[in-house]
Amino acid sequence: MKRVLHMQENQKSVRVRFAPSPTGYLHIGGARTALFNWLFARASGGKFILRIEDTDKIRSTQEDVTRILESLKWLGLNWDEGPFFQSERKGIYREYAQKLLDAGLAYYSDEQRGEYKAVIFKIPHKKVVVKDIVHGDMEFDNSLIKDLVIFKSDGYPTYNFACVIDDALMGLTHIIRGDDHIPNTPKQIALYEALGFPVPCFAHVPLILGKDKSRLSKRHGATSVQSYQEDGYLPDAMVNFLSLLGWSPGDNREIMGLDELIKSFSLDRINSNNSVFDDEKLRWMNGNYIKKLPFDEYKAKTMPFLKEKISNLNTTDVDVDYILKIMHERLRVLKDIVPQTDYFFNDDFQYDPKAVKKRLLKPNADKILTTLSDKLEKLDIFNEQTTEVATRSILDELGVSAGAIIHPARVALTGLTAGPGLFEIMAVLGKTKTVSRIHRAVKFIKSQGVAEC
RNA sequence: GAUCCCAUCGUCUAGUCAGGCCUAGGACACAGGGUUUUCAUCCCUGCAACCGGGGUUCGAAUCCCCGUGGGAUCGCCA
Repeated sequence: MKRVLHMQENQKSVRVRFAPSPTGYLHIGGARTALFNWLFARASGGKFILRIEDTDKIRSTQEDVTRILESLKWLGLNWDEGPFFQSERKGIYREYAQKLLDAGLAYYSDEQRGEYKAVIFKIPHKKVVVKDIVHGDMEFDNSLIKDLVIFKSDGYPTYNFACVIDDALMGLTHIIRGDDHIPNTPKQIALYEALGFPVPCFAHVPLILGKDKSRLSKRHGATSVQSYQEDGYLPDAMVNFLSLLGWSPGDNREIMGLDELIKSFSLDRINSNNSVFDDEKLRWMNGNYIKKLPFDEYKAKTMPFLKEKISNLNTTDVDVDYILKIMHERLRVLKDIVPQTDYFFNDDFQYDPKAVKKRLLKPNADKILTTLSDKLEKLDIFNEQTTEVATRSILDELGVSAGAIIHPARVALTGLTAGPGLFEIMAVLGKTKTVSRIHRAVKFIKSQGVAEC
């Protein structure tokens, strides 16, 4: 009863659409809806159409149109037809409204709020069944709802009316949209019937919720696709993650590229319960995709984040490629490159208080570091290998473990307890900076007084 | 309030439509262990769920009903 019913109209080739209103950015929920439509079109060899619902002439802006298109392109969701603008199709809607008026199925409003009198559609008082691919049959009683304004006093059609006219005229076979449109659907079906249009198949996908389980909104922080792009999320990771919100391939696959998603996607595997947007998992997935990026591509995507840092340098002797290389597998979000490599570009970094306590204020830490810097200073060739050999050579000398040297040395060089390999760090910094930073740390330790045990 | 939707680990989910293969599988997160100079990666282990109550049935996470909980929508916004 529930699924299955959508197969019958597969003789028609699939036509679906994404129809955002340009009153803001493309948000995560919209992106997921667009993705499902796109995936379904690609999986079935159908067409994906883009329509801009700009009938709110006050809130719609050209900038938002541009931003939305940019986000869709960034995600790789290319469209086959459009974008069509509803604001350019007023004549069409008016024509159909007139038909309803002529047929006595609609009437003019008594009151006049603007330039024109609103046109109102008489909702037939009867029960309507919405056949939905993800929810099954849903029954509504249209005698419980008020008549529907289809043309506003400003001369623009309302959402439900323009939507139905366009969906019908554009020959859409499946309407895949958010759950929040369920209450609109019985009204729209009444319109389809009044206008003699065939009713398309519906697939209402569950909503994406925030941590507090309410509908995802600005309250939950950054929710625009653009902001994720700016933070250094990869489009493939984003798409992959979004595809798994409300849908799954049925086996245990998680990491799936576009082609694999297209091959696996089907509407009847969309589940009917809402899902919470989990940034942690997105970060994990993004890190996964970053790691798989070839170095050149990774570099090209990461450099913009480093640009500012680099332009502030008075010397250009920092091996940026090497820094990128040693950070490659540690990043989950490209933006993280900035805070995590600050010490490479900045000599006056602060010591993390916890690192100081744990690694610097230990008995003999100053002596160990002094011995180390003396040793390093004598090196003629200063690279990853030579610094490691030199460092290890003093282990026996001092009778300490490798950790006893390496840990405080890392804090001395970076101020942090975690990061790339110590000798990689030394190699990037070079002899002069390495030695002077160790001296700085020794001085710091002495100024603090050595902690007891 | 009215209408509708939904209900499996903290989160995303598999299993639900065609009831037994489920002592409920995977992933993120978390905890522990191994590898590593640290962190991360990688590997291993662990923790952790069928909202409650009634039915139907030889048998229910799966079907039905009632509760409860959550969500969405009730605009001349889309």
